[in-house]
Amino acid sequence: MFPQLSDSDRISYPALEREILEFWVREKIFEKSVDTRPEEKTWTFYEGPPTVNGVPGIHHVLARTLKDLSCRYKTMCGHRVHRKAGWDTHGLPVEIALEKALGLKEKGEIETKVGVAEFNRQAKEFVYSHIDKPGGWRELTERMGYWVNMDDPYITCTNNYIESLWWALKTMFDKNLIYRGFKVVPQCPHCETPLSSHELAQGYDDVRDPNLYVKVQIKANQTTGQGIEIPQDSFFLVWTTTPWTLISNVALAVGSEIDYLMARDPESGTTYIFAASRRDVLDSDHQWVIEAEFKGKDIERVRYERLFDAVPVDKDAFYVTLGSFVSTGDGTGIVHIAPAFGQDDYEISKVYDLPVIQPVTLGGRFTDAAGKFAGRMVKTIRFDDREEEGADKDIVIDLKERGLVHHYAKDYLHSYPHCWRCDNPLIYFARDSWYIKTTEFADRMIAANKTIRWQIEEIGSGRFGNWLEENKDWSLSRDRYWGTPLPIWVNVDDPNDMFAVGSIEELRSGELEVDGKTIPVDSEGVEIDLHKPFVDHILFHRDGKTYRRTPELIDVWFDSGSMPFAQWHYPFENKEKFEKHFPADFISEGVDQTRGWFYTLHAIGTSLFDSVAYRSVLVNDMVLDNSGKKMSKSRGNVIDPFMLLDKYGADATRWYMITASPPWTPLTFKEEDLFRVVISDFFRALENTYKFFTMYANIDGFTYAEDSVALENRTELDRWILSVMNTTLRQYRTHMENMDPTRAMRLVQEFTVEHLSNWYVRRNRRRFWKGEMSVDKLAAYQTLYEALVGVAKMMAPLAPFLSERLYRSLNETTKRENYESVHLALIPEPDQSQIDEGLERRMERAQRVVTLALSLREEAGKKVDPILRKVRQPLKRILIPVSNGEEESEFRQVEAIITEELNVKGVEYIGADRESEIVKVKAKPNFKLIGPKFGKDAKRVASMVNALTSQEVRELQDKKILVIQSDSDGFELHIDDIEIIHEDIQGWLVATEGTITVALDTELDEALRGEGLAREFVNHVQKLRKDSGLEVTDRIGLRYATENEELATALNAESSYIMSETLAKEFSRTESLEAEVIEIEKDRLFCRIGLERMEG
RNA sequence: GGGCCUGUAGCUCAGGUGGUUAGAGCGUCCGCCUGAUAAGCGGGAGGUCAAUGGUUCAAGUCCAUUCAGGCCCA
Repeated sequence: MFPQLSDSDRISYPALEREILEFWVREKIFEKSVDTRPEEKTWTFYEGPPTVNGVPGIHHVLARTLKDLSCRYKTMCGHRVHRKAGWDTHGLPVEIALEKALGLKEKGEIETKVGVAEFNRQAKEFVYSHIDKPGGWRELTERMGYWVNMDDPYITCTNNYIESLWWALKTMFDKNLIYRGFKVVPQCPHCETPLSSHELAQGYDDVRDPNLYVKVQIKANQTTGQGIEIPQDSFFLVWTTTPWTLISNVALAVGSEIDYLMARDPESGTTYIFAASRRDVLDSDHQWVIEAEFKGKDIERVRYERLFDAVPVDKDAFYVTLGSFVSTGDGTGIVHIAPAFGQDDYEISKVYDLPVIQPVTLGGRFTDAAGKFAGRMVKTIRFDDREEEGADKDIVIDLKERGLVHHYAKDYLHSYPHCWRCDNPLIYFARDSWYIKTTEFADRMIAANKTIRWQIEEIGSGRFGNWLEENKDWSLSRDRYWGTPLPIWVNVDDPNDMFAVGSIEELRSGELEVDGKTIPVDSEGVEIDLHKPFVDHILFHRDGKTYRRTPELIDVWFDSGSMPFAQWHYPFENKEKFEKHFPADFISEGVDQTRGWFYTLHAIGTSLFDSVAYRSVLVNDMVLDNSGKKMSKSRGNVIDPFMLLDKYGADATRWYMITASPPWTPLTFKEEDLFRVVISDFFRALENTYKFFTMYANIDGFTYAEDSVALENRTELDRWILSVMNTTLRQYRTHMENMDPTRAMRLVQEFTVEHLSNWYVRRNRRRFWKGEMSVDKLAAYQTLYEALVGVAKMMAPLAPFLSERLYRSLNETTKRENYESVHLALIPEPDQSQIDEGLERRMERAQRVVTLALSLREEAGKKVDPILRKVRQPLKRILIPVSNGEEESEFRQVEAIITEELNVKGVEYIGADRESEIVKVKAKPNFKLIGPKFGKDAKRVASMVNALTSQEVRELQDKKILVIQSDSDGFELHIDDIEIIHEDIQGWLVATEGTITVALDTELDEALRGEGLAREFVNHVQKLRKDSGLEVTDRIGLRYATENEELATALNAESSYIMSETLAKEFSRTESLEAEVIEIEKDRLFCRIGLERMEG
């Protein structure tokens, strides 16, 4: 007996999935799916570790589905796929979440209120509890069916993991790839730490910033390089969006070859200097009086009056410099220079030996040196408990009061970098920090990237490729607490004397400060913890010099980028394991990781191992809400993944997310579609097909115990569905290997719904319910069984639960395969011997004939007689014109299918010989041939072909060649240059699609009418049977009463048909009957029907 | 300002190498079928394939420009 998929009538997918989950755990199916695959067929996957703060979202389901289906697919192809889970536990996200939990307002309070040791202890506790908490990562991962080993994960904050990182850092340090430099870096004033460029990439946001044109007064009585005198009361017009940097201004910059104007505003009498090309943009209604024109280089070193003089300077400053970065895209072509707050600014300060003044703290606050603005935040920053307004506005007011503002509005709309964790605007800030010299091996990264298979390619060559081309050194250090400490110890007396520590063993040779004393690290009772503050208390004495650790941590992205080796504690352990699993065959993450994990893996892999870290990568885009908007907490349009899993189940959610749109395009998430397209279409069709199969298989006791019926002994339809299945399987495998699961799974769905359920099963129903077991029936069962198993396997990677239930329900009864789970089974290679393209083509044509004929019935119902519309009414025949015997025989092979589906008695074929009598033929140009052959004349030839008479077409058919004449010239047509279509059949209803034409005989005779009535009668009996609660196998006695002799005659004539259809052992007419009156034909023929169950 | 992606029916999406009636599903209206039945099938309505220009005998498809949306960068 085949079991039902579910105990209840309708399957509850979430309940089914919980049962399957239990089964997997109980029978250790995941473990077996790895262990039963041979070691030498290892296929390596790397899990990108999610940061374990906050709650997982719907996009995580998408990303994890892609990983899971890829791994499951490879497993089902016989590969051994280790899947080690990983958790990213360090860094800002965790610190910020913890700060919030502890009620800390700003960074400094971590030290003053909690203490670093306690803070880090709690951070560790926090991440561990987050993994396992309800609604957390572990629950999501398990519930959605993502198979990854969470019992032995890599966790980035363990000593082992960090030790591997230290090894990597030391290796790089010893290769001179790590250095300390004074550079301008993006700094978050709120988190008080610099960010790397790939972190920067996470947080661009459109904002309105100040749009300030400030007047900078020129020192009196100077002349330009051209000898032009600059009058008093002249101003440089300078544009900026960051007024707060004006306090730190030390110079202006112009473009050497840019044209500038000195122009007087007749209204105010003031003279301005600005770029000539910006004139209209600046002030379009002004009638400027141009006093002079010159190049930027002509005004180099022209001096100006300082705007703010609070901060003292120690070098010559406040003059015009030349900068290649100056553009006239916006602004005035004159750029103000504050070396501490811009990359270009800093560079130019070195060229001109300008002072660098920095009256701003790392927390983005003006220092006392800033005079009246001391203590103010430079930009508006949101803290947990308050918002502090930036100084911009007051600086502008100050300038305005001094008459130095030409124009101001806060309306400059641009995208500006924000902190990816706290959302506050970043500032650029010159400071000391540590770098990895990635630029030194950028060319190797570029070369290696060309060997990576990117899905889609454009990400690899475009976004990622460009990023590598423009590579900048990796800003490595962070001024935070919870993270991997930078293992560099610096001579306390000489900042340039330093070394890196690369292992715990090496650390043990140091000394630990405890209560003002120092003891060897290797002492009894010392517990090594590779975090702050422990490592900060370790000193090294070497050659009489004392070394102390530089206080910074490293970028958390270095943690995850090192997972290929750090997950194995390489090189301290597991050397072989690492080597076997490096590089990865496959990774998959969101497109936002392009400059995140994809990059750090690649950079670290290239620098340490001179190798790619992954051979292929499948990228997914984001998930949008049902109106196409980005989901965000602030918009309140996020979808809770657990809600979906509870409501629809994991399979449906997974199936929807992958088949709705390719993963690398944004997914517009429509819950409604999830239900309609997946649950009520695909899953329902599959469920019904299985239900249908088991219903009859169980009646007939089919368990696939018999030998397989040879292919040649199966029917046309059997061979057809097997052929289509194998064709589907072939395409499926191609798409899956190409990392295109969307196409692959859409094919599986189409096969199931269209071909298997809607055609194969529907056309075959009678074979299953009619008669005793026979070879034909056996073939039907076997074929349907095989198709269902095929579907279960193909869908298994994406819908692991339903496929499991389906496969087990089938296989547990037949025991044809020795697998207890579909995920331990193998997806077969397509069986070429079962693929018959001719057969698939024939069936397609049969389906088109059917469609055409049904549309003709519709038409006949309107035009001739409504009865013709009813398929229950048999019709005499259809006509199909054919061009040759081969075509005719193709139709003949599927004739039974056509006649049954249409309920017509026969098909007549009209060959070329008989055609002329009743069919008009027309020719349609075949442009694919005519185009190249006739070139410019193609259009004329085409219209001549369209105009060919029936006669001419026949001539062409006979002779294969025809010369057609136009006024001026003739063209030789070959038979292949045209397609023949049959246009019309006298006295028949005709429909044509492409080259197929069907005509319908609408004449009805007595016999046909009688048959129609009998079928109508049978239909009513079946309804009664069902309403009376009879089993499909029950025998009945059947009586009817009617006053219509026409009906009685018909029923009498068809009695044997009626009896066999309704399983009636007796069938008779009676005078009267206690039963409802049934209308057999509208308003005309009525009867009463009585039936009772009969034994045996 | 630069790079990449997207724009096809009311909605979600298909449409190798250019070939003349542009498709599917859902929704909607009409009908059919029914021993898979809280299923199934057919038909109708619904499209200037974002716009403009070009290449070509022929453009949804190739090229250029523009517009709109998205992502990424400066």
